[in-house]
Amino acid sequence: MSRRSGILEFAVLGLLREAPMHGYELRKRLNTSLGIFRAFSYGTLYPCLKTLVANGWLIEEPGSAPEDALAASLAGRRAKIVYRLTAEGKEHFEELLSHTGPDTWEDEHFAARFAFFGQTEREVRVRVLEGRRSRLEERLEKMRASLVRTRERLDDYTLELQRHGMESVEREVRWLNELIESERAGRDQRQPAPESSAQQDNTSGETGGLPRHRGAESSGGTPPGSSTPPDPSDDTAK
Amino acid sequence: MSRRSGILEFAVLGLLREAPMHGYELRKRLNTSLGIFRAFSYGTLYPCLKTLVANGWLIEEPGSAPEDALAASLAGRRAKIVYRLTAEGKEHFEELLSHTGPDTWEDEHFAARFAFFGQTEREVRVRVLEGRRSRLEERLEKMRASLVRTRERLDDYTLELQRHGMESVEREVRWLNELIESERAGRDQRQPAPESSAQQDNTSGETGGLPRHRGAESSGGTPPGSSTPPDPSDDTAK
DNA sequence: CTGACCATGTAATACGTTACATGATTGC
DNA sequence: GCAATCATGTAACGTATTACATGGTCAG
Repeated sequence: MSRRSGILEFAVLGLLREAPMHGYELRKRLNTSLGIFRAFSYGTLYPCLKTLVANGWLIEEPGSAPEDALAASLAGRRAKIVYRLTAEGKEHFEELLSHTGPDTWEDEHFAARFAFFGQTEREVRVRVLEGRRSRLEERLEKMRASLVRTRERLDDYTLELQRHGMESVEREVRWLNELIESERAGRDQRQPAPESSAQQDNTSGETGGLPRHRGAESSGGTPPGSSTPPDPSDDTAK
Repeated sequence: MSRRSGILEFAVLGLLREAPMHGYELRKRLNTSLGIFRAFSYGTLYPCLKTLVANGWLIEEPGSAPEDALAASLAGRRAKIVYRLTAEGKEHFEELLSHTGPDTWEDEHFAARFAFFGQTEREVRVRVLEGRRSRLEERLEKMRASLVRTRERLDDYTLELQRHGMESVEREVRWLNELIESERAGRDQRQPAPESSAQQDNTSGETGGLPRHRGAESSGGTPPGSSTPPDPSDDTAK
């Protein structure tokens, strides 16, 4: 079945597990917080929500904006629809969370999985990370092979492109190595926990600690501003 | 009009400019040599070829495998169709090569352009590289902004994902900086050349030299082999 | 003579976006 | 009262993939 839409369903379920929301906000969160998978449009999102409701995983309830107490006091003002995860939805999501099939380590799929690692058991996390890594290593293998076969016949630029591509993949492998290592370091016991306590409260770092990184060394030069107009990831559509 | 199919047309024209080929081989080259844009299927390629023929940019000619003299001696053996670029096709491709619009620095589009930099004038190359860079910088800007807005409310994994994403983009910016610099270093004269001599013979390095890189530091560990079946980039489809 | 690979095509289909239609709310 | 933004939805469309249909060639 659906490849990309499966990702959407998964992400929607995951976001709603944290808090009920209406479609509009859902879409924003999908495009910024989880900025990885590029914009889904309403034309995709709303039908998807309907499907999920039809499956009994979500229920629609009328609601005023939940984040604003004053607005809430103005009583059921509009036809806003707030989606809330049902018990079955939660169950289903948890089931999805525990799957570790080969599709799981495909680019966008992997990003989606990773984004909800905070709600995933360590055992599963490691399996997904390892799967992703071996996927990338296969890719590297192919790249190397085709490079050997074709080099010399290729001009400098094609070569450089290939080189850069491979380097990127190698980097990601190293990143995964760090993550896996730090997952294992967290606590390497046999069984992950007394069982059944799948959801610890996920406020923050109960992970065992991700590898240290100091982010955002802004590379100076060339201010943006150049007209690069209608990015679908903009909320400010036309 | 078409976004991705525009890339296909461009790449096909570019490959055929180097040598006539039939569809099957074209597809392989598209997926390996230019391994960047992920597999196009025959269902996309053949119709595309037809369009190009209809536009007068290509002509179909019956031909035996041109790389094998023995096979060629067996006379027109089969209904293989070899596609050859026409004069108009060449002209059209050269026109495409000189375009530097904003779409040009979008991910896959950019990769396609870069892959044919060997046949592109330096002036254009620099413009494309700079465009790409400013595109990425805009993206970084957005990522930073949304990170500032949402940090603290995000768990460690989401944060790490975002961090890693930004780092990748920053890397590519640095890569582009190197390339741009080395383009400029090549020779920084006013006009690129006596005019009209747009196509030097592109056997190899007349570029001025790309930045030095020592490729493929194979990161050890974790052999592949894990079942990752039906990759569309495989030729060995079912 | 069978299976693997070369080679070309098309029809059905799935997927997601664009554009459109609609209307409430808020700030100026 | 007008523009911007919030908010929900749908129908038409383009685009690419899948699966199918077909047949030649070559190795074992």
